[in-house]
Amino acid sequence: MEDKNISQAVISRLPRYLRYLGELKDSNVERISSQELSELMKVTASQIRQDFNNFGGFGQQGYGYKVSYLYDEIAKILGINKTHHLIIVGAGNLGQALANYMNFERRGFHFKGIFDSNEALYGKKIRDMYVQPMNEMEAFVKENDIDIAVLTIPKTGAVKVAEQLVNCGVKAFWNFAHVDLNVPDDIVVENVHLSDSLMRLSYNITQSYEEKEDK
Amino acid sequence: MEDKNISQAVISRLPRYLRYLGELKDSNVERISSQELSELMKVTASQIRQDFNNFGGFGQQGYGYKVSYLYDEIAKILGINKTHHLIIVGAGNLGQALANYMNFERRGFHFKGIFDSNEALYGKKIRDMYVQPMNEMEAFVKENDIDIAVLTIPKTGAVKVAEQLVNCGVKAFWNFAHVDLNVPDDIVVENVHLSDSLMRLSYNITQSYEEKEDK
DNA sequence: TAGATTGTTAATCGATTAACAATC
DNA sequence: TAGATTGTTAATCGATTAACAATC
Repeated sequence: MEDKNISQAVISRLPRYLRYLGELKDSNVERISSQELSELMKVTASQIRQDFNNFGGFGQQGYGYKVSYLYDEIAKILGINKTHHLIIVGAGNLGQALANYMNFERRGFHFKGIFDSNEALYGKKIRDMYVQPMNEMEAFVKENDIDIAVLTIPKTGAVKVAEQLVNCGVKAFWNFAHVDLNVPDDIVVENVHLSDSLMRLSYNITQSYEEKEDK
Repeated sequence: MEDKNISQAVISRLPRYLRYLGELKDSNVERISSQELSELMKVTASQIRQDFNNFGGFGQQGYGYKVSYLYDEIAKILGINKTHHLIIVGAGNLGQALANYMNFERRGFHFKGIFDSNEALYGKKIRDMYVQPMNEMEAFVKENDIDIAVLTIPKTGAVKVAEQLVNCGVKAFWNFAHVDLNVPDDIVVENVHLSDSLMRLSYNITQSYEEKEDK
């Protein structure tokens, strides 16, 4: 697993591999060849073998890959066994939905607290957690060794809050705010820009309609 | 705008351009050069010019780009002016959050209805809409010319529901279900796999910790 | 052993960056 | 006109696919 510089393109495909392998495991499939997996996932077998070989050989010539072993290895690469402490900043619709809907714990993310600047929400129970005021966030983050913050606040405050959190020791952001965070290079940021996604959808619909008209 | 085959890499960057141009417009910046924009957005000026030129020339030699014109053109390319009729399928946490949180109307997406199979939710008011039972969905889609469905249902039902909706005339999916839809090639699917995103975050954190240990 | 399939090298394809001529 | 900056061609880089030798 001495992986140096794996491209983000490869990383982005790993969760999908994991999903398919999980399903195969559930269906009690023991072994699979890159050829079979490629037909299932609609990617080339070549790509599959290249991707896996970025991390060392998980297969066996003449046999293929053992599903459960491959699954475990990819899970390990993705760091799913590691434990992280996470807070949600912003207890609006989206923050609440993520708290309830994402199964954080299953992936080693321990949900430790949720914060909002809106007084009306203070003390509101979300999952088994009470919404706390923003001015208690700094102390909480330091005390509880929080390393990840989920940002579900409006873009106006997001950049500043992120800087504040970095100063308290937060190492990574799952950023739903529609803005680019301004954080040091060693801080990890995974952006989920839903409106960007919606615009891509919009573009592709427009395209597909125009193509039809052309005919 | 006679664009043939623009790569998805380019398309994915357009919403970000639009965001920055919107901010520049709000700050009353009239013109900008690819050089200035590149410094602001931390991408190469070359890429910016290449990206824009996929759609024809929006700039002027010796001057740069007129912010408001460029903004409008990109908005047009993304099809933001077009009108679409949209339903949300799945009125759980995520479905409700999207209904309340996404400003669908601002991007030409008219939110027309929300459906769920859970009886307990029938009639519940979300935004200005009442949750309807799934068995009324087909008729509703046909009657109201729905062309987009947002899928916020568990993955178990998603594939079947998508097929059903395609048969009723739905042309595009914004898919939050953690599964690959099985739909014809001319149907547009934009996936938002939140748990994949969380795994990428997990991987990158693990990597960044390991790098530090190496030193 | 023979057949199958990986791991890996080589070839191709596409996307990004650099360079510069066109032109406002 | 001279200077600036685009639009576009050419060079480079990286990612994907193809091919095949290694080996189970």
